[in-house]
Amino acid sequence: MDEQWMIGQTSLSLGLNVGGPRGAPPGTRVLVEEDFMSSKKNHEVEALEAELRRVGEENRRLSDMLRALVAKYADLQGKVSGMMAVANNHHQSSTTSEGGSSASATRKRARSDSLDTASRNPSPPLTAAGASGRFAVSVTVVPDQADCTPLHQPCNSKRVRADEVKASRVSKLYVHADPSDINLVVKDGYQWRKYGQKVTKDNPCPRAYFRCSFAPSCQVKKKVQRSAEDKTVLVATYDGDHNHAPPPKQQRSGGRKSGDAAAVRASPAPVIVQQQRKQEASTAEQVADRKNLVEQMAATLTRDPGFKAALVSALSGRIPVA
DNA sequence: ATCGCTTGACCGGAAGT
DNA sequence: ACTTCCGGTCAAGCGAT
Repeated sequence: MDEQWMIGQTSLSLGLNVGGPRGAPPGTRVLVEEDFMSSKKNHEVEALEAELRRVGEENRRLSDMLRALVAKYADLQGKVSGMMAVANNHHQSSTTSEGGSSASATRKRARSDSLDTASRNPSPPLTAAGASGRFAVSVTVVPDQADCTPLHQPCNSKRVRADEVKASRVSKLYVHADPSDINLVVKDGYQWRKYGQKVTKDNPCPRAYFRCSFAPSCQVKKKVQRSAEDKTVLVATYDGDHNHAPPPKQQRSGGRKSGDAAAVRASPAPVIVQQQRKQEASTAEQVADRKNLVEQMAATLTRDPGFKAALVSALSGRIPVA
């Protein structure tokens, strides 16, 4: 996050018009008795000065809070980057032997293979590239909690045990989206091809099924569905690990309605190029890329007017009204 | 012509009896 | 063991480019 940006934002001044003219606009002529004015002026100036001091104090306190918030964020960001680097190194070492399986290969075997790979290879949490106008939070599902969400079956039965195995490589992404937006598109920086849609039992909103279309050998799938409780929230459930680096940024910003697929068509990445990229991409670059994603998330958050409004209201709730 | 999306059909696993 | 239910996937048809 850009600390300077946050500190320097005039919109964070909470709209307080400190020391500004009150009542009559400047230049307005007021015809009143001079004595009355002078005595009243003194009181008014004192009151204004007191208020100015109070507001200034308040402003300083808020700035301190903001600085503390930014510091904590930077600290967390550092930790996240470190964890991602470690997880990514692990990921790289365990996926090098994975070859491209043909689409017609028996699904059962592919599933068991990928499950086996996953058990050896706990996936790093997927993070969202900040799509403008949206903010997202990424959550890696812990096995114990994986099936206690509205999107899953109740927490009993054999299915839970099966899911516990799966959950080790399942992560969730919660994306705030306009309820009027019927597209179940979560822009996470990767390219997806939709292969199915289904209305599930526990949620009237349809669930869309996507698979990664950037690399033919990539087995990652994702399900996107509106939250049953909050229609403004899209829940993306990722299944598996990408065996390739995220597409370049210029490809991520597709122009069409379905930007993910459009990006594929606009500049399809040849397999050779992908392999070269995989070999050449140093760990440092990948860490930097993930760091960028985190920064984009944060930037999206701070630029979101709704978030700002919520922050302001939350802060102002702690300020005693004069 | 090519590609992705839509949607009904199908499959397979889990639950119920 | 059989039936039912349901999530996940396939694939034909269609529209967009």
